[in-house]
Amino acid sequence: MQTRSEETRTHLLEAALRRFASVGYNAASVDDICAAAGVSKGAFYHHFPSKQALFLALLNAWLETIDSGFQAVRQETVPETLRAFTGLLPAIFAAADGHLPMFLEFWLQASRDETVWQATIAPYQRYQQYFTTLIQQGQTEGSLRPELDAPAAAKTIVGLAIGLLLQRLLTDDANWEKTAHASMEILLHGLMQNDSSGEKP
Amino acid sequence: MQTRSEETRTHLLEAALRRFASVGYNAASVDDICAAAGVSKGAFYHHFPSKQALFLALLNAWLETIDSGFQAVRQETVPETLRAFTGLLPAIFAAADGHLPMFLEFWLQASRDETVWQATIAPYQRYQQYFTTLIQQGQTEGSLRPELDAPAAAKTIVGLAIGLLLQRLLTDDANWEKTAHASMEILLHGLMQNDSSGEKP
DNA sequence: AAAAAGATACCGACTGGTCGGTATCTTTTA
DNA sequence: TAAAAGATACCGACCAGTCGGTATCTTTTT
Repeated sequence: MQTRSEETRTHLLEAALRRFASVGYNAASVDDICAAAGVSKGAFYHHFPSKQALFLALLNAWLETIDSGFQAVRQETVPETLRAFTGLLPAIFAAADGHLPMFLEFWLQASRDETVWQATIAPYQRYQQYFTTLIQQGQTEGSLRPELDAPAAAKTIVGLAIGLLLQRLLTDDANWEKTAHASMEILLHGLMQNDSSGEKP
Repeated sequence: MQTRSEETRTHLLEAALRRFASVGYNAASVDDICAAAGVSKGAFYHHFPSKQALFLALLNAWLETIDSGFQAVRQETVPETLRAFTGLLPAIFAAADGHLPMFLEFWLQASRDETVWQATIAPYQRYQQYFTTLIQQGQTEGSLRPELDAPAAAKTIVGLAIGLLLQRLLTDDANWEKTAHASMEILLHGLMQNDSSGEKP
């Protein structure tokens, strides 16, 4: 059971998530968030030193869910792992559906705010490192083309993932998931050693 | 020669671009922009009905430069055209360097404002259509794999372009251009009919 | 061609309202 | 009953947009 204090904190976080997602960081005022949480402004500033601090708390929670997803997808071969990763994307972001604009908001804040930038750039580099290692592993096991520049290929994967997510933001594409899979298949075809192997059954 | 009125308008546009780029759309106040332009607030509202209208003027100017770039890259074969397109990317966005966060911010706002949405979504769909046609053309000429889903492949290309640009936003990667080329080569490898053909000399 | 009349461009003080944050007081918890 | 948590009133800064009025350029009239 949560104490009343913990409940208030949770209510504030959830309300902030909702408000940020629907109207954006700037437009969602502290009063706004407090009203949505059914809590006073005094309570807000008791739990968080600033609006930005609450924002960062949300950001970290978000990043942790992504990280934990990464742990779960390891498969037998690297191409299979990459396919599993694609299958993961909709799951991660369907759960946070409607929060996608916030993803952009984070990014934007990061590009202009030193504090947020630190919190954003670190996990980003971690993801990039993750895929670089994965690709090198695929080259070792012989499933991926050996002449690939592993860091560049990693950036390609991460870039494609981000780009697809943004497109989903812009167009309410019903079968976005299908597009994501098709894209990853094209990319895999470009990464893999020989074209006949590793195809879907 | 510009009339005084035209000069004022130009000054406002240039100053707004500078202010939006450095502090963002919301943070750049109208007073701010007027000060940077060396012009009064009255002049501002004489030339533009609102702050948003001025932004749309900037957005359209930028989109036109992209569109004109698209016209210039047509090559002999489709893979060559795609490579030329990649070579174009740095040029387009070096021109708009530092302005990217501002467009991102506006994009975000676009997703919540019906009027702005129209001005933003239209060019995006135009680009997607452009690449869909290009890919179908490549399938006809035999350079691209016939089993490709052309619209999905187009989304992949556009998505990758957007994703790479956003990555560039976060990391001030010195040889981003090289990465972009490597990415496109991987993608091309996944799109093309046979792997031996169409390689760079 | 000079004066009058009108249109366009521009100025800057002002308004009505919002916002993040603080100070102070009250209630709950342990 | 002391400390933690929450409520309320309030502050100073800021901001998009307005408005009455002035300067400058263009057209018409004489």
